[in-house]
Amino acid sequence: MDDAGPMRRRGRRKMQAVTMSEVAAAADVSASTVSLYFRRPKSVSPPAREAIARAVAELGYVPNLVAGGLAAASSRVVSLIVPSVRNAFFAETVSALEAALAPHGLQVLLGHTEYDLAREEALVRTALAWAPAAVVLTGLEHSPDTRALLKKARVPVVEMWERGAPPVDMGVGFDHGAVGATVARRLMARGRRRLAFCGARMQEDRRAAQRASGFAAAARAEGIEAAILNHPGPADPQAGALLLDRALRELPDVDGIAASNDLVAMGALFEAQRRSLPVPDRLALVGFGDLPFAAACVPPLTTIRPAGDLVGREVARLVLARMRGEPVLERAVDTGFVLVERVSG
Amino acid sequence: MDDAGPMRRRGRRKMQAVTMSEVAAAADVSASTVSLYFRRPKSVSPPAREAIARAVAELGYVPNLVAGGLAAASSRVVSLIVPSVRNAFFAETVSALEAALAPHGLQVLLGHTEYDLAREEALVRTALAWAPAAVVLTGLEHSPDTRALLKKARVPVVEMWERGAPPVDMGVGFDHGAVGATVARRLMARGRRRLAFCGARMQEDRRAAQRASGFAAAARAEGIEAAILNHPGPADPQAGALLLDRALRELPDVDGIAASNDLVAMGALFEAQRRSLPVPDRLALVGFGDLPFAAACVPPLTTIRPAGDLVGREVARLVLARMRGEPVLERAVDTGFVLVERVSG
DNA sequence: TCGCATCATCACAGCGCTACGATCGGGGAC
DNA sequence: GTCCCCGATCGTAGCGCTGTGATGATGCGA
Repeated sequence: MDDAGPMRRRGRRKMQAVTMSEVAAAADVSASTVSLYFRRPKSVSPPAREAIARAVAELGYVPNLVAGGLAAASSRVVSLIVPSVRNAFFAETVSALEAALAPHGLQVLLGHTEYDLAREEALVRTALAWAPAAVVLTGLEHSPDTRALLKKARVPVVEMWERGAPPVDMGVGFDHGAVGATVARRLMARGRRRLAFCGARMQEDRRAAQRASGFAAAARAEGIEAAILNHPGPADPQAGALLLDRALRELPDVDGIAASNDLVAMGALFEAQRRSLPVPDRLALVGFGDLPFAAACVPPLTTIRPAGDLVGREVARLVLARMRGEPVLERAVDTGFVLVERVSG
Repeated sequence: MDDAGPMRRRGRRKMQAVTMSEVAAAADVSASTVSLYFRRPKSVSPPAREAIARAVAELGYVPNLVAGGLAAASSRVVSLIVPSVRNAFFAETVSALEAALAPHGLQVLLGHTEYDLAREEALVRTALAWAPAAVVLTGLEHSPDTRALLKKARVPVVEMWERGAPPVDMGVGFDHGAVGATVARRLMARGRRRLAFCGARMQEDRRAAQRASGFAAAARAEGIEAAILNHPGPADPQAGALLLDRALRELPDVDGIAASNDLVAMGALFEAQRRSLPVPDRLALVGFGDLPFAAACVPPLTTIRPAGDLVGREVARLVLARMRGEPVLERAVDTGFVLVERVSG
């Protein structure tokens, strides 16, 4: 019998080839020093630093962030939850946030709610299971359980793209009601009196609904009763064409239209063109988003630019400040928006 | 002296309130059984299952995926690396992939290369530090170190959105050269003989360059020397306007144009409109992408639909098959593309 | 010369979970 | 009645790293 020892080595899959202690051995220092080298390089003496750097390069060592996250009780991940990245606004924010976080060694864990609060709750639950450095979500409306989950977890939370109600923790966004009001006043200032707001999927997209209410309220302030039209399907040019058709039937002399989105505005613009309604003379049209094609349209689209990338950068700033332990005084940052005055309205 | 024990408890931050062993205690089973309950519920007897479910609900237990990932030597994360989600094609793929993966408890860790191979390498390095269930990246071109890193790590790798060279592991995409050829043949079949390909950022966007070469090759096969024009800036409508201007100056009788992207095509379309060049009679125009506005343009844009969501779903299928240990025979899946015949070209 | 900071380095006990292998009963098969 | 197999359950040793406190080594003023 060659029963070599008292206990057989238990079979266990190894995670990786090179570990920190192997690097330590190669560099002739302890594992703690290697760990320190990665976390606070300045606390390691230059000779040791050099030896470790050499060993890392030679062995091709890649630190295991999963183990690190477990030991440190917090992982270098920021969980980002948006309705959908197919929406250009959120794509811009995701991109800007990732770009701002990457230099600090933070990764983005992405989830899509598709405007479903139950799905959001499930996403928050799994997000928290990663012990993330921060959780970033869209909007201020969440299920009660989601709020409870977020409050219980002692993690920085940023709610973005909306402003109004107090955030769970921090907020970055702008006032969608003010956007609607700005558009209404723009149209009225140009002499429009028969106003309509054409939105898509407003039963789900609460921010679009806020723009609609802000629009109607500003109109009412000048004694105008604006129509609000909603298309239940996706916010695309087809919806815009359909909505213009409806607007023209319900309000034949409509002369000013706000669209919930540039794609919708574009659809309305083309539909007007097909019907030979001159834009902006007969019908003024204002969009939302300032998407890449807005300036190129004929006529160029007047629209609202929401600074989606600024939202991403501000979120990153707050998250990083919190991680560094700096006090964050501003509970809610207003990123504002700009009325881009072009020709259509 | 109330030195209670021989060794003081070392100060250490706890990661979470409720752990698996607390659930086990509450359900009156061992921690192993609770773990089994989450991983293979059917292997746990119904009474135990019920007791555990109750304890989980009562305590509000959320499993710690970081600890799980460390113990299992693999985390339930798929690392996804794309040039940019601001690009609608990739946004669609990211969205479809996330949707297909989420029901299986897999999260998406997102990174943007911005078309930079060095940045891609850094992203792959951090991605691997998460011991991901799979790594998904864009295109077949990578730095030698990136390829080495991916090969050494025993992880499923999927390269997407391109087809041609053999993939590191698995591939999902379509032939961009064939796209270019299809567009060229379409234009020639409609009697066009003066052809140009208008692309943007082709020094970086290798797939756009492949479409251009395929276009030129198919034209040459019929004795036509197509012009290839490149705009170094981003692929937006402004680039399209600029490129049409250049095309008209370099090739005054140009009658057929392929654009590297629907946004570029749209810019060219509007520019043609401004110059009163009838589309498609004087100038036929074909885009790429079938973005939401393509059908709404006036005239509706003939374009290529690349099935970005199918790419995402197929990637998910391969990743899941690999994780289940099923043999994946197809090294490279062709998702194809469709010529959407509308009016512009 | 001694005492006391200061700095670099180290040892080690976990972080919470999974996977292996062992244990324990309760049926069939013979 | 005995044996064996199989399903359910459990005990335990890590997974690779970090953070704390301890240990030397060094410098400096008194």
